[in-house]
Amino acid sequence: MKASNLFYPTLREVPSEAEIASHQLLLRAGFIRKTSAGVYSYLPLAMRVLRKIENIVREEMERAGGQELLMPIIQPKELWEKSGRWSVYGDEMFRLVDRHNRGFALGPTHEEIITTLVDAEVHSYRDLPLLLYQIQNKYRDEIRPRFGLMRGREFIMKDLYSFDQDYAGLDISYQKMYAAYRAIYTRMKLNYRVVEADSGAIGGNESHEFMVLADSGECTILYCDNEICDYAANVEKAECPAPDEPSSPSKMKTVNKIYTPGLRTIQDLVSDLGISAQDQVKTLMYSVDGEIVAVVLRGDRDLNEIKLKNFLNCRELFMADESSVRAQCAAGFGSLGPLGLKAKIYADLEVAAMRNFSCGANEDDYHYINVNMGRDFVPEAVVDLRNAVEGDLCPLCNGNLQALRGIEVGHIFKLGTKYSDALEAGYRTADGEEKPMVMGCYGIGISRTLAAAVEQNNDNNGIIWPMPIAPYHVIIIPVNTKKEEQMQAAEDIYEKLIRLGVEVILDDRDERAGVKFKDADLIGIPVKITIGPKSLQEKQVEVKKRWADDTELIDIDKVVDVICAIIKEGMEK
RNA sequence: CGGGAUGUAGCGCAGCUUGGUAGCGCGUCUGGUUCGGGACCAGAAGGCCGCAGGUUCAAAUCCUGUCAUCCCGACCA
Repeated sequence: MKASNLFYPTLREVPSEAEIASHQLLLRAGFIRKTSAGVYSYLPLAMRVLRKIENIVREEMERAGGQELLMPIIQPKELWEKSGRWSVYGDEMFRLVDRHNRGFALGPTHEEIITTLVDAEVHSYRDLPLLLYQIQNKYRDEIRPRFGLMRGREFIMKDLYSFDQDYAGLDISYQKMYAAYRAIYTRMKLNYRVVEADSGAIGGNESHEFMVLADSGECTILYCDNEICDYAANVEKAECPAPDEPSSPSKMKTVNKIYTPGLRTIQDLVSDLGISAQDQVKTLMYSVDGEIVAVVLRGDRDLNEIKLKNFLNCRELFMADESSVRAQCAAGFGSLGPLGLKAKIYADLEVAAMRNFSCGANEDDYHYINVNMGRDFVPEAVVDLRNAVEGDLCPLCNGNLQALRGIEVGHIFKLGTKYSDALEAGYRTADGEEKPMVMGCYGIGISRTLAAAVEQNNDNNGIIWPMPIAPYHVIIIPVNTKKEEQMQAAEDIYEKLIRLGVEVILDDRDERAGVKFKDADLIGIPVKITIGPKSLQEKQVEVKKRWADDTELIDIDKVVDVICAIIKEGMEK
């Protein structure tokens, strides 16, 4: 491709709307343009990267036994009513009506469609397992689109669905996908981690997320620092083992009510009374399917709402507002405590191990000190409810947890029979029995992966594409296009590389060298060949790898071999 | 949806406090000189000051509403 013909409108300045590196660079380097919040056009360079990511994904899906198909984006309302998700999915679904006033949704995901399709066509155990996938736009009316391609309302996703006879079969399909996902991110040369994840509302009992590591990532990952332990989990999932009982179980002191005017927060008690947060208990009131319940945690901990929701197995859960709290006990937010509460109390494991702690007295401007669980109040249940934090004990070994930030680029779930039950997708077993298919679903955010790759591979000058997903492998820059011998040498190398199947840009624009160097760095082409007057006299050209500091002088008749070797090396390992 | 911020030329911004002919840099176009890390000179084009009301002799500027975008929170590929 000649740069003079390539549509890549680069920007010298950082667009004011972009905050993080990948968003800024993709805009500046002419890869994407915004149409509206969370909706983007992909320009030619981005398209090439997307195709490369997709092809790696395709190869690994096919290798694992997947077959590609393409399902509709426009999906009828009835299908979603049947699965029960028309109402559950809520505002996140783009909805529309046709001229006959029939309801539709723009597909946020495809469980309904694929399950219906497979149910209609697959009837026998002989046809299972079946692994079907597609690569397609998805539509989710996100509460908050963010960071360019990172969280769009329209985005490209690969989704594969597995259908098996039983859970043993699902385990095999799941393992295949797990391995395929590892292969995909390894091939793309991204620094990633697999973590245990919560399967959430989608159902099922096992789930893993694939996280590309980046400081700007929206997810917190906790992993064990013990080398022989491979525990890693999303913060929402990470378990907090029960702490040891206090070594001297005696010494429960007498409860004492103290006057604490104006002290409302954990921090207030720390600074005014010198009671450390670890010696306080905080009480949070939640509305759970309409019922008010209390949750108690150590003062310095954060509640993990997902753990609470999973434990209570409820449909709806949100923090109670102050008026409904006051209806429960004669106090507001700053003075809540577990003593004498009518509401059910759920205590975090850690609270059981605390002695003589402080908490609100359920009376405005009063707190209790020397409170002990069991003696002074009895919770409905004692369970793991808090967010794990860095430094916590590993749930599997005696290591400690470390924290990292990550971008979720893939997520795999065991669905079980949630959708095959709802949509009545069954098959006949060898014994003639009718059974529901056991399903799994496996997603990869293709467009998000592109952004994550940039987030992880850039410097002050621009993007540094990993070779396997670079839009082009090589860019040739004749320093001065008006000098015939430079252009001749450039064209010559260009032709040779093209004949060898190398993806190469020849920057034939009549621009100053500096402009071309800046653009080449910005768009992140892995290898740059510079053809200048001095080296050309010696029958040499300069070769520079985008990620390296040094420039090599290469004999002009060897340059093609050198380039091919660099590309080969970049594709492997 | 709650909190915060911003909308002025393709991009980045100033002007708004104290109302009075809309500016700067980059980019674009023309001509010339340059030519190894975002050149220089000369000239030119380009604006419903987000939109709608209001106040005023007069509004980019003051007031009200509205829309859009971005950031922080409940989420997720």
